[in-house]
Amino acid sequence: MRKDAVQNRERLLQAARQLFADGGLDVPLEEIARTAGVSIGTLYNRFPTRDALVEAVFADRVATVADLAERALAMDDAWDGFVAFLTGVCELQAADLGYNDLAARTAPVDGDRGYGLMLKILDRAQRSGELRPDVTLADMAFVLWGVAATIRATHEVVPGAWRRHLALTLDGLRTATAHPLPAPPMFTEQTRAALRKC
Amino acid sequence: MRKDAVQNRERLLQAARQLFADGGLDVPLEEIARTAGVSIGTLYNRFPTRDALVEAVFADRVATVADLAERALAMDDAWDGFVAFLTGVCELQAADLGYNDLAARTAPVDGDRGYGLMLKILDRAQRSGELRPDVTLADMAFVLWGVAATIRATHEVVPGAWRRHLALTLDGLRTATAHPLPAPPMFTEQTRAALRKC
DNA sequence: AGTTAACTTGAGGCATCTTTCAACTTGAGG
DNA sequence: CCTCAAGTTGAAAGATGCCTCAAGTTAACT
Repeated sequence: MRKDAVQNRERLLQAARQLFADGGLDVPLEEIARTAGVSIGTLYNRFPTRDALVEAVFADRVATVADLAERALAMDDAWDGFVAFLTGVCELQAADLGYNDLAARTAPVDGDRGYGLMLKILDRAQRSGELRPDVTLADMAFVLWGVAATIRATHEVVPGAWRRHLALTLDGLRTATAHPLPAPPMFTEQTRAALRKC
Repeated sequence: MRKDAVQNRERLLQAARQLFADGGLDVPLEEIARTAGVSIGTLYNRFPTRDALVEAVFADRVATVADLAERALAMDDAWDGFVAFLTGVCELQAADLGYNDLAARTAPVDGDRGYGLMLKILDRAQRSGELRPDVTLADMAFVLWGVAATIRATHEVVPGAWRRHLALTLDGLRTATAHPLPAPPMFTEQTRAALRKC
């Protein structure tokens, strides 16, 4: 790749990173190109679809989440680790509206490195007795989707409101309060299908 | 109003009710007019803005929710009443994607009849000792926003999934599990402002 | 039956965003 | 310095949805 092409690609990524973070995933592509000081045609050259651009912008997040997961597993207390992990992911969401949108269309059911780690976090917390035994990884989607909705509504007005939402949600995941659940957990395939609808 | 105008209005409401329910609040107005067998101009005659149409379509919901609230208050057990109320509202959301969208842009902070009733439901459940004392009416927005997000993602694939989400959330609202919350509740004005952003 | 105000119509203008592509420019190897 | 493949450009076409208004139609009253 020619060096000017590399530079333009980098500028586009930088502009997209900024605009996604501030305005969510639906920012007009023209605006991204303009901010990058590049024509819309160049944007299409480098990233044939919006998804390609989104993927490139948030590529590092996969590793970030995996790191969060590993750090959570390294914590002494299983429940604390579980809480730290979810809090960390939500902090990523709160810090970047684009990633928040992405999280609302993603679930902890992917096949990547994070998946296995998350299972471990969950399993360890359940074995410790603090996390209720009847929740599954698929239920974490409820947590993230819910907090994503709160972040989207409140980020400008009450920046920290989501922490309260998350805290309430976490209390619902503790064994101490557990009451029988009215519906079975979602199958992985169902969760995946649900996301395809967004 | 001329009788044909009345009829057209009715047809428009009926079409809108159906299309909102199936496709959410963002259905094109042209499609609504077409479904009603009426021109787009007539739609604009009767409902100058989209909001006017939405308001007309869902006008009855205010009373429905108030009824739900009254029935909840009539229940013997305060906690059961609280649960029945929230479940009822979520059922309305699940049955109508339009109302689900509306709920995501609405909060139990309005000045209408329902407001006082909801306060009573909450207060009674807290006095009974089952509902944790540190939650406020504003926190109910988290519940409804969260469930709305789950409904939107899963309604086609796993129709009842939201009940599980709600059940987990409700367990987080019980006194038995209550842990200190990390952020103060939202002020009414903050909640209102948050909704203006949607 | 005539009159008229109320009502309806739908093409067209506007706005926004996406996507393509033929013409032009430029980096880099020889 | 020459060449040309790689890269850039931005106008233009396309898609979608909102909204208006001049012209035509009709209910309803006398």
